[in-house]
Amino acid sequence: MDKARIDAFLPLAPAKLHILLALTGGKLHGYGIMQKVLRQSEARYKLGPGTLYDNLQRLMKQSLVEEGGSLQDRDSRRRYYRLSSLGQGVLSPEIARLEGVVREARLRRVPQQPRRA
Amino acid sequence: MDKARIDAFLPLAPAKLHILLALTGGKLHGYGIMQKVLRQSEARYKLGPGTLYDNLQRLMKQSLVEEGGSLQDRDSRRRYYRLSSLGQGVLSPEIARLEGVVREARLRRVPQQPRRA
DNA sequence: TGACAATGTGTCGGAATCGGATATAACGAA
DNA sequence: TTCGTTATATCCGATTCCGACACATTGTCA
Repeated sequence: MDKARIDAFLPLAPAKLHILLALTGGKLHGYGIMQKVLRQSEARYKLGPGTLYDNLQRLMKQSLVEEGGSLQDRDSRRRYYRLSSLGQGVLSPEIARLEGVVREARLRRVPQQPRRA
Repeated sequence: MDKARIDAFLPLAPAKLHILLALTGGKLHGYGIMQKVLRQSEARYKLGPGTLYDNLQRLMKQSLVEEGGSLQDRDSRRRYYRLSSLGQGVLSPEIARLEGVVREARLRRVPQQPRRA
């Protein structure tokens, strides 16, 4: 339970959050992450290639993400990434933090927006 | 319903989000905002003076925040700020967006963190 | 009184982050 | 073989963040 180590990463920059979240479903390659973030956020958060690959490098260096063997892939260009256990450990309190923000906003009666289809 | 106008501000940078959220409770001066953000986030988000005053200037320029008359204040140094209706209009979909992120994370079974006291 | 902590606004400059344009190449289908 | 999509990657300017510092006012208390 290395709380101090984890706390040093918080709060997560938005791009990092979305990348880690996309990877909770299993390993993905960069381009796949880009698409998944778009779908998961219902197109409300767009991740361009610059932000994506910059962040992947940093996330690797910080050991929040690991390279996941490509494993006989039909497309030789792809590089796969997966969430490390440290990444999991960081994502979790960050989500809790955001829940706090949302809860606070609701307490403050910030007008509800209808959910989109 | 100036959706396009509002969308141009989204997503909100984290510091802006917290400042606007702090102002939903009524007008506050800069230092008060700093303290309120700290309390509202249970010390998980810290806003330093650099970030604060930078953002206040930008938020004013963008008309998300307005100067709120100081109104016989015991302390002459204070400058008060309040949320504009545009600011309200921007905060609302941003909160909805974050709810989406949290919901997605829960779907993905990102481990629950116990709430702090 | 005089000192000192807390309050309060603000600037500065470097670091981190973001985001679009661009480059390059492999893949798939027509 | 040509074209659109998939895919990785870099570059670079713009934005955002953040702590250090400066400076003034207010409140407290010995």
